[in-house]
Amino acid sequence: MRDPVIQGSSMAYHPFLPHRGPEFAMSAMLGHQPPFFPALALPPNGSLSLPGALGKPIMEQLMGAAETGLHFSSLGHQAATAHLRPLKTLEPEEEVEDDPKVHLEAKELWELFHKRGTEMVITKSGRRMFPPFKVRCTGLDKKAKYILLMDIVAADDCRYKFHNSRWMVAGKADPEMPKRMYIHPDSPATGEQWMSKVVNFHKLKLTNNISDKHGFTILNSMHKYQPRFHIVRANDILKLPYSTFRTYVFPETDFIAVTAYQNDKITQLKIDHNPFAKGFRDTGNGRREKRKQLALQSMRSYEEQQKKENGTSDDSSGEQASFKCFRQASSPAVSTVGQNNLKDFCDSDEDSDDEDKDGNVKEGPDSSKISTTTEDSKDHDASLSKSLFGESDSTVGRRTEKVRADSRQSPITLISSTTRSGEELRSPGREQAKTDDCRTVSKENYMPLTVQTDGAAHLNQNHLHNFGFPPGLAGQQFFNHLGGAHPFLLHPSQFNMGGAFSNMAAGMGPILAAVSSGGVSSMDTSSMPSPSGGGGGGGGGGGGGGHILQCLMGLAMSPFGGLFPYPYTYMAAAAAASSAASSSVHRHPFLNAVRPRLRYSPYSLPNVPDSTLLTTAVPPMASSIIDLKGDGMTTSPTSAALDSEVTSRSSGSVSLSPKTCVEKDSSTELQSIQRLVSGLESKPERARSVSP
DNA sequence: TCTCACACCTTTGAAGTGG
DNA sequence: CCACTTCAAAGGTGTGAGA
Repeated sequence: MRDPVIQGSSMAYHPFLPHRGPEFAMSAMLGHQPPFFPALALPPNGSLSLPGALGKPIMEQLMGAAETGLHFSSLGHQAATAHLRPLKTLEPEEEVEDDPKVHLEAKELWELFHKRGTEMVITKSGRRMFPPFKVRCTGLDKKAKYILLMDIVAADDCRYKFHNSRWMVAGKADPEMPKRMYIHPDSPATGEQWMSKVVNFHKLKLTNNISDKHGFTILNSMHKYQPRFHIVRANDILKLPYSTFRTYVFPETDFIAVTAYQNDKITQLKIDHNPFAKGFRDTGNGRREKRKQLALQSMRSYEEQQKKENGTSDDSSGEQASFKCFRQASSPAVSTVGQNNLKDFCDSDEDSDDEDKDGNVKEGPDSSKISTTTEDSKDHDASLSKSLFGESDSTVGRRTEKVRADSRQSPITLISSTTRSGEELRSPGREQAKTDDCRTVSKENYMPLTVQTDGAAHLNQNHLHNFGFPPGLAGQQFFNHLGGAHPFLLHPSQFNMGGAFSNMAAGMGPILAAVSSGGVSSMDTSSMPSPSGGGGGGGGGGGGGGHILQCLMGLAMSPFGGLFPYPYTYMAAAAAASSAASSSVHRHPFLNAVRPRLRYSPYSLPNVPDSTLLTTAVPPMASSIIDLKGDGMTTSPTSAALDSEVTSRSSGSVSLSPKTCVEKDSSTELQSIQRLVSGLESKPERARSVSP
């Protein structure tokens, strides 16, 4: 009946396999280097020093990067020493079908925020997301290893402003920031491990600092973003580019990045729910309480003064006047604790501590009072808060059941998969226990490993096609080499983990790689300075130049030679077709025909009710969005337009934006594919010729 | 609109203590 | 040794003034 793989644009997008031109080649090359793995295993039982100074020219030469338009850079990092264990021969990966389902944790809270237009503060030094992005996975193959990631992409092409208590479009989006992918620090881990706990991405930080070197996710202020969650079936980071993956989008998690809160209601929600902001709650002894007391005091003195002056006064009016005065004299923030807000958000005087000493929530912040439409109960809200930070699985458990049920139809699930050729490889075996040793490699000293590209790729265009959204929303830039690409970030913390990364990543911790897709001059040198290229500002750190690609390649190449045991044209072609498929597979017979040779997705698709496939999720998605319409985001015509757009793209192949032009895109993409494939086919020759 | 210093808070992990 | 407690440092918050 259903063939969502095709119709559902299951090949829509591989988050790690860059989808444009040379990037394909790059990914392909990275993904097809069996010698790589043994190389990393040397020397057995010894330590492997990764000076990180492997030459860029060598790298480029080896990779044929110069000819493919690829450029490498790094953010500067230190040399690392990885203590590597001898490798065990990997058993061929068992082809156990998995059927991942992902449930957004604290969904109610997300919805609560979403109704008011979630804002996320971004600062130079980085801020966490709140609510934290947490998911619970089910349906994974218990024994298979997975890498879990998330990234944040532009939700549309607009810049926003907060006007008249609501968000409105204020123009076209600013140039997009370099995009980065955040890999969960526990990656890779077995499906069993992932399923046994809530996967928490709370350590992901947002920044507006374009030259950030911490690996934070860089966003534009006053722009709308959509977090995405990816499950990659891979036991090694090196396999990311060609591993099966799935992408999940939870519409209620979108947000607008701000440098300062615009919507008082959001501020209040954050204060009420974020334990770190407890000091600002009306309860307790925080600043707000003091301010409030101060205000009350001044109100009383004002009243008394009025009484003295006027003899008598109407209590209520006097109070109002006092309050009015207070509000006028107060900052906007202070005004949130004023009468209106107190009424709206919480009757603060009765609003005792949300949590007792044990951290148990007695009574959640009174979000139900905030909402004019929500039916959130206090208990409900309390449980939300409770689950936000580091709550143990067991404690979450009960509530999760509810969340789970609620979440069933929430995510847009985007399934994609590159060729499974990786299974032809034998990757290094890993022993979890042994890899603990690798954790001693300081993570703090490590810079994040990133593969990022400049160029724009927001959800609406580049990412939409990635999602398999209507081609008109997506397709045209698909093969634009100057367009966006997909960054790849390894957060420092991930190098503190055991597992597959221990073999490589632990040693590579500080290594920062950047792959530019932007053609000859596309490297964003401001954000990705190249130490080896000289003059790289950020690369100065420790002078330990180099990056993961360089290191990897350097390590692998020298002793093992052959870079391309597999013709990377295969991957390139596959990727090209995959890209095409991603944006038009559901509508293009030719591409459909092409698909089988790509050996896509050997896995079953998730069952719809839980993780809804894009194409089959239209009703839930649409309804979800409608349901989630809140006071802030959807009352304006602009918002309505946005919503319709969101709905449109959410509808996948069903609902096309008026902007779209399917036929044009199809033919354009087809030509691009053909060009790309033919172009890439000639490149391996050169690449091979420079390989040792 | 953004940045920064600030106070207030939670989290984390080292040090201390007792069994 | 282990488990538990205590304490200080680190880090996460929103605030509000100033640019």
